[in-house]
Amino acid sequence: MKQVTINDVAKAAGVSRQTVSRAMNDKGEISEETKERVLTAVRELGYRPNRMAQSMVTRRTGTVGLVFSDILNPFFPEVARGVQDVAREQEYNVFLCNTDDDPKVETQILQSLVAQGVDGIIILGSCLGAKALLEFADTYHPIIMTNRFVNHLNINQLIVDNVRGGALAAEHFVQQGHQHVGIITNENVSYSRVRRIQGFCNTLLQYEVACDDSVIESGAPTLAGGYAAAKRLLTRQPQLTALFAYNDLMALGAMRACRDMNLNIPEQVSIIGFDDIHLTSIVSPSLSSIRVDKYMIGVKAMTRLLEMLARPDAEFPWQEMPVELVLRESTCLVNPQNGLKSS
Amino acid sequence: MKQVTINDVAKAAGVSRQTVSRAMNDKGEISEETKERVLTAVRELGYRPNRMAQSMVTRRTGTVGLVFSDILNPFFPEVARGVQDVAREQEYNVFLCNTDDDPKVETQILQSLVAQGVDGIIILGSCLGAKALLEFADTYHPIIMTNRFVNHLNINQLIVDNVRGGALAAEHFVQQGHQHVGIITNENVSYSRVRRIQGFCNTLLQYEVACDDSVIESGAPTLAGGYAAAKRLLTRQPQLTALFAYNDLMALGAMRACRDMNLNIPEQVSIIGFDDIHLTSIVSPSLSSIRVDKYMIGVKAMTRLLEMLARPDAEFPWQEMPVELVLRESTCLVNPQNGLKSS
DNA sequence: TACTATTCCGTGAACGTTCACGGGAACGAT
DNA sequence: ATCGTTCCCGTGAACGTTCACGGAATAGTA
Repeated sequence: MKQVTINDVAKAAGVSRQTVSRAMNDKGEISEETKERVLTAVRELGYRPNRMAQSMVTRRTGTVGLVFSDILNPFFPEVARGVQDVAREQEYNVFLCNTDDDPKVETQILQSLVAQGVDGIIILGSCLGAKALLEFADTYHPIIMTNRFVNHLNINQLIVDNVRGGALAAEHFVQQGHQHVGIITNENVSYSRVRRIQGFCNTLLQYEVACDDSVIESGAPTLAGGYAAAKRLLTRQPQLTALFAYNDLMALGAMRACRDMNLNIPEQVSIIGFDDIHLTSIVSPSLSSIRVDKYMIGVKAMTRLLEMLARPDAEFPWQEMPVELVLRESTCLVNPQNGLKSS
Repeated sequence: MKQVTINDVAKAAGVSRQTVSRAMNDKGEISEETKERVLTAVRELGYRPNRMAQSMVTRRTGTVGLVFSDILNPFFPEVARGVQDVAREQEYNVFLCNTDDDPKVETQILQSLVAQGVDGIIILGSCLGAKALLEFADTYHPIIMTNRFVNHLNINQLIVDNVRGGALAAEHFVQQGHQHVGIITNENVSYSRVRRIQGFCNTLLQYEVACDDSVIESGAPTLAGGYAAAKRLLTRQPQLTALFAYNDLMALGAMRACRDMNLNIPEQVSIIGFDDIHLTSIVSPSLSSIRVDKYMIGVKAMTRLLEMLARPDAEFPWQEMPVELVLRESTCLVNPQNGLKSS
């Protein structure tokens, strides 16, 4: 139960602490022979260096923090998986933290992670204001942030091409003949919310399809939130034949709302989601969505974090993640009869 | 950027290190007056104690490790959420680790967590052998383990009532008149696999319904695994009218296999899954399943871990998690016509 | 031989905190 | 005045590791 320390190994191998340290981190200045001897002793005693003691002097803990709103949204586990796979390869451990989209909680979590001594922090869609983020970035380095433009040397950005995602959805609706389209979106005004709507609406207007606040309804970015928002919107604007949702969970909620309102998908209402989580292809009808490579987001974020750790003074360009439209069963050509819901 | 240390606070407040420490951890032996003065200095300097330094002497890091096979299985995020909510309340941080059901990876992860200095470890469904687990438990304390009976003082068990889960599924099938039922299960021979099948088969036999190896097919505990296993089983044994799956993911895979084989659910094949993840109520037809309160598993595991931490020498009884059958659209009375698949 | 360079290894200090101990001041009781 | 308590606070040591330095031994060169 007693911990095996570096001194125990030193004694066993008949050398000093420092030599054991040299053998473990092979930083030169040691002969092959003694190195072998030391490593044998290490194996025999089952010695593993105490990370806290190492951290005290190296200022590195071998840990990072991954912060997001809620692990129950399947989007995040996929990203987390990418982060963790890269992390494990480099012997890094990852703290996962839920903020529930609450700025107070997020602040507290960030403080806690800093005190914990994490080497870096990845924030997937912060809900903090720009001021708070800049303030935090002033005291901490490095930070990776997705879907947020905060100009700070200590922050590296990873941006999903939200505008194009919205545009792709709009284009498809227009091509399918839809003239009355609505939007179900996140009640929290985030960067990605703004950009997705922007891409969607601008494209619609380009094709001379109306798009204003009257066809937008907000709710929590969850199944329940999507359900409620869709119900409100479709009740208020029964002429709509197509819906663009902020994310897949909201889209799935909207699908259920349609079912409860006896609206067939896709014949009466076409729906496109965002993220393309696994669920989209499981449900029936399957959900068309804007795909973004979530695993790759995690991989890129963690990789970049390690790069920043390796070269603290270097500047890195922000990265963009491409999107693509994946068509499934939840969208189809508008049907004039059903489009008017005359049935 | 430079860290604020306890000495800075001491100097600012005109007291010694120890007094600052006393003020922060309010361990008595300090007057209200000086305490106030110190805490003011703490706020002004924005001091937060360095966890690593604390850990060096207190032997507590305020971190725990949560180990499971794969975060992409929605079962685990729900448990993780429970663990994290309890953890955050006590200012604990949680490491999440995927083992991919690979014993080598799990061993490596456990070692890494120990070196990291985590105060305790929660393992959700270990894939290690009893010998390896006992060996590990000899060197570490405390450990919470789900769905695994390993008798060791350092390990506390949290067992899902797998037998009853299997029995509930079997009873329902029998009551609905099914005479030919099959099992889709995990290829890894885990405790929960064995117990679920045991409960299921024993109950069937009790009602004089056949249940042997010929109606069991194995695969990875995933959508794809369930799909492949179901396809093999239903091809080999076309007379089956009901399937019991190891978990919901496999059940969903089986549902898709049925669709591809032009078998209607539930008219031609009834299906019951296990875990009752969120997905079950989203898909269509919705999936009947054996519900287990995943969030509560997380809460109980973390709570018990904290108890063990608080009283290292106490012995705690193992806990059992109840299950219940949730009926949805994927099961129905057997239909003699369709049961024979004469259609 | 004598000097320099190279190779290898050990010693004290430091990282920031808490623990165990000791001690001074104030107070009351004898 | 003396002693014993109680209350409050400070000092040295320790946790386990790495860093900066120094030094001994060996090899190489003039």
